[in-house]
Amino acid sequence: MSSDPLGFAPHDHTRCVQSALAEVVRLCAERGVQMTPVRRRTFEILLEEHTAMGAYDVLARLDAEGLGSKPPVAYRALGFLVDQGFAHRIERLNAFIACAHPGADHNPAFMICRTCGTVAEAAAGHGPLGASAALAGFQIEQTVIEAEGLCPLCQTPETAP
Amino acid sequence: MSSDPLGFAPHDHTRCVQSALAEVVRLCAERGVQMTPVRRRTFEILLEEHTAMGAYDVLARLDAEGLGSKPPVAYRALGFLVDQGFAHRIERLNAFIACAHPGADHNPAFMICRTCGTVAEAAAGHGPLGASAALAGFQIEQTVIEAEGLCPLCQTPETAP
DNA sequence: CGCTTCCTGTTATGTTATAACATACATAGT
DNA sequence: ACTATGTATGTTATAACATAACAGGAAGCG
Ligand SMILES: [Zn+2]
Ligand SMILES: [Zn+2]
Ligand SMILES: [Zn+2]
Ligand SMILES: [Zn+2]
Repeated sequence: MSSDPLGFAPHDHTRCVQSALAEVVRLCAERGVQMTPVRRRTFEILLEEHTAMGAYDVLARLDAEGLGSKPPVAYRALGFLVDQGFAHRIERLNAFIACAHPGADHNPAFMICRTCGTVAEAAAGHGPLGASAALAGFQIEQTVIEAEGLCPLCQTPETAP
Repeated sequence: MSSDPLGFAPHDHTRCVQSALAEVVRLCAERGVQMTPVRRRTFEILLEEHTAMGAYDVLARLDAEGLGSKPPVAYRALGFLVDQGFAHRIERLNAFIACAHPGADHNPAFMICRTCGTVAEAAAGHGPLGASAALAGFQIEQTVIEAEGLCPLCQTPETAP
């Protein structure tokens, strides 16, 4: 399990963006689904920062670029990205974030900084529920795991944004 | 950790309701907070079924009983219950559920049946994020753990509701 | 009584999400 | 060429969820 909690800690973000984009383009071809302009731009917008964006924030960006102005446009593009595993919905925030490892088989877990809004994705199994679920006879299909707290930078007041 | 995934499997629900109610009344007295009619009735409504209810569903019930008709009434009562640990918010459903173990020190995890809507509460630590978080230097304050799937009854088509 | 605190009532609005229908465009079969 | 089909987009309208802000009432206390 390549646990790579990207997001906190600096990194070459230009590369980070380029590789993610290249990977999803490749996956779309492989899967026979279309990476259309709206979908591509939506993904790029999500990739800009390692923070989650609300659908309406994404929509505002798309609108400014003439790619659509009505809610369904954004929700459809985001839905596509989520369905393909290229983005994730953060339930706690009612928002969306680009996947850190598109294509990789994953059941993601997230760490959300309540101060700076940075969201890091980590690998997770089905969490601590496996045992309880087995005991109760519950068949898990999907698990939401989202931790809220303080990222390394925001723990020290001096370096906090 | 008294893992008691109540909710699935039949039980004496009348007792289940009575003990929860008695416990929260006791806790309110102990903490010096008020269990007012609106709050009490809201809690009772949540207790009726082991499913999550939307704020507006709760409000409709309160309204029918003359206890309040405007959203803030329901949101305030639900907010009180959540703050006191008497109820939980299910992020995935934008809904609320009565706590299975009011007063107990807990970081709850939930199993949500996508067919019948039953929600069971189980005990959880901070989930599988502990390791990743420690590694990344992230300080967890609160964790959302919600599994969606099929409850025991809904796995066998014959017995499903 | 005057004051504070907590709870409730109400108005208005903000935010997030989807149903439903119409249009465009490509590709495949006839 | 022409029609059918599938997929994506455009648009309207509305549903569903949530809170800001202010007004009033009841309880406790100097
Ligand atoms: Zn990056
Ligand atoms: Zn931070
Ligand atoms: Zn019960
Ligand atoms: Zn079920």
